[in-house]
Amino acid sequence: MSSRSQSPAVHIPEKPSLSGIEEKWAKSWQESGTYSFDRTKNRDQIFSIDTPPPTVSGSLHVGHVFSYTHTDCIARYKRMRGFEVFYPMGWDDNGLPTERRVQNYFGVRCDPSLPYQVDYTPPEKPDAKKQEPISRKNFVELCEQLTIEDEVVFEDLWRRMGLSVDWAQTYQTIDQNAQRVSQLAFLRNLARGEAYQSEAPTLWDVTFRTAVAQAELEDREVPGAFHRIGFSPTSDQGDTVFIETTRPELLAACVALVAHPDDSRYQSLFGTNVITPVFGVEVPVMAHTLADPEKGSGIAMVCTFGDLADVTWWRELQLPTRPIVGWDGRITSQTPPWITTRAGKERFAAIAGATSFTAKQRMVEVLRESGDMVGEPKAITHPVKFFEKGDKPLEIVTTRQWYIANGGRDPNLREELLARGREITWHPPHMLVRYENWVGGLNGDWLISRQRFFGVPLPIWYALDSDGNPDYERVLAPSEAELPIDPSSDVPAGYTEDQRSQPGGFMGDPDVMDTWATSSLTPQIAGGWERDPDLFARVFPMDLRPQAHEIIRTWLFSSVVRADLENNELPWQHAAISGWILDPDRKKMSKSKGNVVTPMDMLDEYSSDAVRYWAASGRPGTDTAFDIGQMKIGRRLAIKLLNASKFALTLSQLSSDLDRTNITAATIVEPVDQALLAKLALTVESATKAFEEFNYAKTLDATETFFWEFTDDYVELVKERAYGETEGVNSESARATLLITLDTLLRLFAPFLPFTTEETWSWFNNDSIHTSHWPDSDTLRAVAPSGNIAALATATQALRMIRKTKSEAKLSMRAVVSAAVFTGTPEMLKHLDSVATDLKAAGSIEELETVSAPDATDLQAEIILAG
RNA sequence: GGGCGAUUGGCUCAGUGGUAGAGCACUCGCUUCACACGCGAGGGGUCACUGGUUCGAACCCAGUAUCGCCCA
Repeated sequence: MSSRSQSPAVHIPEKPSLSGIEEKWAKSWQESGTYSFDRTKNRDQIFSIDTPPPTVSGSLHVGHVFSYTHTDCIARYKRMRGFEVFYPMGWDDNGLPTERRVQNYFGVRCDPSLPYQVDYTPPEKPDAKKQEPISRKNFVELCEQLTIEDEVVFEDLWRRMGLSVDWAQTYQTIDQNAQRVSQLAFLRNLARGEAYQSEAPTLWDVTFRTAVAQAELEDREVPGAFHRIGFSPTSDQGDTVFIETTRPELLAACVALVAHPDDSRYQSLFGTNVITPVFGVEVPVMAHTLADPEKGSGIAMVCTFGDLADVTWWRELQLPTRPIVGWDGRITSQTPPWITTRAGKERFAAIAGATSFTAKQRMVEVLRESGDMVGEPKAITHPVKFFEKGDKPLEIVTTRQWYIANGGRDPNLREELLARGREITWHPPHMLVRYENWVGGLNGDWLISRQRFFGVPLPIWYALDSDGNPDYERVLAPSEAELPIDPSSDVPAGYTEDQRSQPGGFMGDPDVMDTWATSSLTPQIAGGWERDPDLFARVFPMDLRPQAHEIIRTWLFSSVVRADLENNELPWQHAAISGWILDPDRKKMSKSKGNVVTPMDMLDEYSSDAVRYWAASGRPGTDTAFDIGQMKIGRRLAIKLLNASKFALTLSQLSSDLDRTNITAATIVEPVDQALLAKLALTVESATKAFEEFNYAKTLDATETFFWEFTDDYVELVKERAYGETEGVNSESARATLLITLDTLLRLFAPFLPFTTEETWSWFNNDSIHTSHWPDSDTLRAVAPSGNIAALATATQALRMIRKTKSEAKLSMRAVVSAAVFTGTPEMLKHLDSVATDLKAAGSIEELETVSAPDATDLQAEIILAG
């Protein structure tokens, strides 16, 4: 059975227990390097995993335990299949969540205009309302300090859960290597023309004061109101034109009215001008198919910029820009030059400097007074664009930003990326549709500039002209060898520090990159791209990307984009998409609902293996209920496995020379033993097939089903025989079967219950079960070549009949059966005869008879209880 | 509004063309020498609904309803 040449001593504890095994084995694995990656292996011997780096500033939740367990089960399976598993862990500490956490935790905020303070200490009692302003460098230092603390919490949990990660292979998305990779990839994009800067309308979060990418948007239904406002004709002949708008505060930014070209109501107006109320600005009435005749009055006010439709109209109808909303979300304090009437100027003063919320209220008052608004605002709810992490509606402002091509503007690239999506093996397959919907719906390239502080700086300077203004056409890029750089402290080649911000000098790009611009490169960061070519060749492209479905549009897609542009291939072959954790009410678990359970408490209460059992029961990609009941079952299974192991191993030791190395077909002489091994072979086959498809849940189910049948039926049947005289061949057959089955079952369970299986494995092995080989059915068939599972099924059926009779008589299972007469087909009776001795012992049967009935469909029994 | 997924016993879920399954919960029993963190037995479902294909449908097709998610 086994390749080991010498059997280790067997030590079986008197009272097996789960307590303490997690600390014991986590320590042992660390010390023995059980999961350390051997980089001498070749690409085809390696299974590499692009593990999601958790956001360390976020809280630990059950979802982490759930999805990371899935990946770990696959990693452990692949390791047992002989692959060298590259399973690094990253920490996502880059970006906004960390910034916000640092602000709250330390009570500080970043003010880039401040100088660096050496030995800065944050306030002793952080006050969220009075955050202390500090320099960018101080702020970043606090970010780094806090993320290191956060990482420890995550690592503790991962180790406690038994993730088989190589803890020597960790990275941070903000560390020097990640910065270098991000900047290097960006410079290559720039050199190939895939990265470019553009002055364009940009979705803008006024709270965070940063640009937001399409992938970070979400629509939210919010209350609003249609305000019916009249526009006057330019001459006395025309009629007043009424529009209905939800954003009257943008009236001063109006550049046109637009209606559908087929709308009969407005045919005569197309090509004419009207005059805006209050501000008296002349604007054209134009036709465009995007105007919805059903919405409001069917004619819309086009502003700079109220929503994305305004941007489309502005672009396609070549309208002027009249921006009145600044980057702080407030109406500009200067009266715009296009407002020329005295009355218009006076009324603009009423909204100047106000937030858009206040400006709307004031504008409504003004319109009401002037009589330009008809009736009262009509309340509606409508979808408004928000930054997914923000809580104020996005504004659209015109800014200069950096973009990376992602197919949003180039149909050829889009097709290429769609084709890439189809090359991925998706688990489950329908997740491809999410990808295709997203890529097909892109309406622009990937905006990567972020006006934030804690992130990877854009590695770019700009030359300043003789007036000291940046010349954005003259981009100064570092050489690849200089990376990583921070343009706010590093100096471009050919310049000196004292030329910073001086006429004729240079300035650094003040922005950092979108966090996805770094996270999209995790295969390259972890794999040693352009740092360790030897490693990179062994692990890239990777085999597996496990992740959640809500970030298919961000993490998965952006990773495909980067690998396509840079490496001209997929970043990995398989994408395993995990489902959500739902609470018992079928709602998504979330912190705001207060229904989140602390993972560590859960592990303490039920044990890691029990919680892993629950997690592994959730099929790939399927939303799974948070179910304490499943954890209790997992715990019961683990304990049962300990006890069953003790039993099987103890009995096998009754034969002094019995060993896995010397069991052959000649050892397994009893048909019921052969049948069990035949069934075990089938179980191994279906378990293996399911794992090959990454369906760990099915593997677990097949294994567990066999395990319960093994303990409930087979073990009960052969107990007496296995206890029998020490050297008898029939006893030997049972003991050998118990030993082989135990050995196989433990290995089948090992990916799911790593602690319990390692514990029991250690009773009779010197090495780790996690570096042993996954069972194969050929070996099992070799020792039981004529095994017929029907023999076991018939024996089980007979045993159940005996039990049922005793149970219905409310007797102990030890109650004596004076006679049992079984009637069945010759085939059934043959099996029954072969197991008669076991059955008599297990059922305490004194007389066992069989009656042949060739036409029988079922086994029948007449059971007579003694007494 | 478009797309995807789900709907099987009280609960959580398996089951992709051939007489409805598991675990939990429930009921009734059992101190059986691996396990009372245990063991045995039992009751309980017209597989969301309506049509269709088929000798035969939980399963395939069409539609409806409800729930969830993604996108607009």
